[in-house]
Amino acid sequence: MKYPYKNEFSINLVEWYHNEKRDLPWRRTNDPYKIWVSEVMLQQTRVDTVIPYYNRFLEKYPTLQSLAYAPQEELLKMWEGLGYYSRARNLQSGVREVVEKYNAQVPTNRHDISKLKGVGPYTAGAILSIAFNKPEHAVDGNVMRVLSRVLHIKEDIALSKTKKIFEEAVTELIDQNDPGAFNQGLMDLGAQICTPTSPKCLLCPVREYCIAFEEGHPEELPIKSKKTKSKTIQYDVFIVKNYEGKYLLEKRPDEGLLASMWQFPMIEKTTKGPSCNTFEVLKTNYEVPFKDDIGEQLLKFKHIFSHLTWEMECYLVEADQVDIQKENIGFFTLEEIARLPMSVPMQKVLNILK
DNA sequence: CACGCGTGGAA
DNA sequence: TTTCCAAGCGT
Repeated sequence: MKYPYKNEFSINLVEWYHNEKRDLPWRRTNDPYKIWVSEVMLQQTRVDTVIPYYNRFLEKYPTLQSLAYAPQEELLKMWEGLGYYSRARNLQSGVREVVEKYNAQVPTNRHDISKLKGVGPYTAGAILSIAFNKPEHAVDGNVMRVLSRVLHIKEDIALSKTKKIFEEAVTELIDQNDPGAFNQGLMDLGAQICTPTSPKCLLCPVREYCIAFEEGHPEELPIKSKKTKSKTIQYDVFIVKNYEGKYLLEKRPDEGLLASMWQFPMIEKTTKGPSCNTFEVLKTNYEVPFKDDIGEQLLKFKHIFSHLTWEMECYLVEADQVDIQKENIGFFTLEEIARLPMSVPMQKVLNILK
């Protein structure tokens, strides 16, 4: 037997979960759509951050159909500030496929549910086990941390092939009667007891089966190699105000960083080439009759993403009598701007205009 | 497989 | 201040 305390471990874990689980909004429903929404929002995102977004989102989109037919701009506005915005569009894409192809019934097997946009190995297992009571693995960062300690697995969890080891372990250990409680129990244990630093082993319901606890250094697991290298990009941001008091905004491309979010025009500062004067680049690119002189600097700040940093210098520019309105660029009043999805760094800029 | 993709909180 | 994240996924 590969896991000698398999049954005792699973029973203790599930019992602990039923006694100690947190009362979270998505734990008050069995609706697979609502579980789905919660799991997507929780990807790489803290519980406390998700809760208000989850409640507002399901108030606005209570059913698969209501989300399927929502305008994308409205959807992005609902996601504004939550980050990883492609999650919102992938979720809507997956929901549309369920409505159109599966008669609005979320698939109940891993093969079909995994084909939905934004539903990867973890999310598939989470929905199947929590909403449909299927004994499917759902391995996230918490699960790898907990099981690396319990089973003393020293493989590098930064390598994608390592996850397979944990998926096989969960498949073997999972409680067949209550797989949802088992999977959520592993995650809740990782969040509340088996934390990255200073694990609360004396409160742990499975410490008697934990090899890392027995050996005395659970905090040294898991092993994780990757390090974050982030580069810095400098931008000049132009707050262009026209004669009506409207501001020039552009929509970002529909792929990549902050896809489809609106922003004030921003030009990267480069030291090379004849276009190192960003104000000249602005006048060339936007064909708006700007005043000749760049205005005063209103704000200077730094915004740190997970993989890069923006250093922003913001200038006020006056434009003469123009009021262009195109698909991806136009002048807007502050009231109109408030309804557009804007990234957090752009909200920092917007705030100084209020 | 490695990397791009957000944000705010904790140590 | 700096680092490391937190219930991953798509390409």
